[in-house]
Amino acid sequence: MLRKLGKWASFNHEDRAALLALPHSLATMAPNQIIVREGAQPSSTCLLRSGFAYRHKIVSGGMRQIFSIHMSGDIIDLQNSLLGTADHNVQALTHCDLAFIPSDAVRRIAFDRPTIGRAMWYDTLVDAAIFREWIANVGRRDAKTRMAHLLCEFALRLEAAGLGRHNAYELPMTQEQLADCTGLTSVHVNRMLRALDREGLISRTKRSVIIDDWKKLARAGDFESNYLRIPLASPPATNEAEYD
Amino acid sequence: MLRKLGKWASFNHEDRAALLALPHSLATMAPNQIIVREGAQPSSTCLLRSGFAYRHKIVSGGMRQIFSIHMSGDIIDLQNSLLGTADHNVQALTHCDLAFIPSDAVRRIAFDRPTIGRAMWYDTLVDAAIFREWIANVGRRDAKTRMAHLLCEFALRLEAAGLGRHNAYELPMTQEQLADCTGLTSVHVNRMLRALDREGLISRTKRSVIIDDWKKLARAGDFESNYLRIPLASPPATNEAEYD
DNA sequence: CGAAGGGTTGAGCCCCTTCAATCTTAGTGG
DNA sequence: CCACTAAGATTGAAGGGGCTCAACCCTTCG
Repeated sequence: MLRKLGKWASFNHEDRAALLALPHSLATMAPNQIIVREGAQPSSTCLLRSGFAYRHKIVSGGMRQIFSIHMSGDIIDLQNSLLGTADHNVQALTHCDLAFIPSDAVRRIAFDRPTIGRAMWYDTLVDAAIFREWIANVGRRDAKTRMAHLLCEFALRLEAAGLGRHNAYELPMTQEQLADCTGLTSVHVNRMLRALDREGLISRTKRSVIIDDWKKLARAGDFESNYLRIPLASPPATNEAEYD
Repeated sequence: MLRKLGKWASFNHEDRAALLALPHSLATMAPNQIIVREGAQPSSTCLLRSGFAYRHKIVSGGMRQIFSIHMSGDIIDLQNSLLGTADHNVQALTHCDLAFIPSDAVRRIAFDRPTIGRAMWYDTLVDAAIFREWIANVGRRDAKTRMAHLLCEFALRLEAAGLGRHNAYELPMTQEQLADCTGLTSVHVNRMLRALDREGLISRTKRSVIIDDWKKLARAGDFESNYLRIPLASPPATNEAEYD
């Protein structure tokens, strides 16, 4: 259940036992339900067991900026719960299965078991690396490049989470939500997706994305995967050459 | 020397002793000198003792996006050094005094001394909160609002670092660098600063900024300070009402 | 079958960029 | 002390990328 952290270290039996013994309560959320509201003081940390969620903030004028998309296995809300007061919202994108773990227990296990603490810390560092990449995306790339970049990032993250292949996956997001990730309008997101489609880089059916030409899409998106810190070609030893 | 971490916890004598005993080497850097280059594998973490530094990345097309500005007391490079390979550049903004601490020693002290480890972890979480705010800034706010927001953020952070007052400080940045923070062009940054000046929100002389009307500037910048997690009105008990 | 959410498309506009010129300031060498 | 230089600030004019507004279509679901 908490195995995703294993990416950063190999846990021994005691570590695993401690993780599995963590007190928690389960919950499910419907799409669009708010998990943590800005200004709230959550006393527990939220782990996403299945489904998708996203973090966002509403700026003056009512526009929304999405900061990150989370998929099953992600610890969504370390920041808000450890720092006391939430400075942004966490919301369900799809139907979600959640586990809430008291922040105290999280803090305790992190410092009692350095291996686990280190994994959690590293996880927050990678989160920050993704934030940085999004700053660059939104700040310095044009609309088509932003979209291509986002699609590439999702591809690798979903594959790493075992939720698809890097060249074909399901993405349960509306174009308006994609717009709020990229700082564009839904209208323009539509045009850019269409353009990528027309140029043969991707194909789309409903909410599924097929990347027809990974190399070209990555180039179009100015995408280099290093910031994600995903060990390439993990279990199903895909053809590494394809990634670059 | 490492006291900034004390914001997050009160250290006992042993903690302080351990921090002061940390092995390190000192260095100075000239303005614009690169401290860590993207792709490098730094084996030590960089602490800024005086001066200013910034983190950035060059995107395809040669444009630059700045991710953060650091001031004395900041630990600049935990991420790059802990995760192995740098995914962005760290560069001196002004003349800098630096201390390099071996990453191993950092890791060790973080886990041997939970109070310190927690402080470091929290520090990275606040960094991430600032990244998120910058995503929102660049993604969903217009040019003038972005500039006002950035000026407010600098004001509070500089004051918290003891480098100025929230309504008057020195900012050693060119307009081109401000542009790379906000995803604008230097030309437009100039126009927006001028506009804020003309409207009586700020005054500028050389590199110093005077905030004539904090309330109005904060409103114009859609700025709420909570994400910075700065305990308001710390030592020189300024008039709290002024902040909001 | 009707309604609602979301995708698609077109036309016109505007914020910001681009390009380029001028001005100011600080630093340098004579 | 001053000419000379370079970096950065300032300003204007013109163009474009993305936005706004508004319509229409498609799919899903009660």
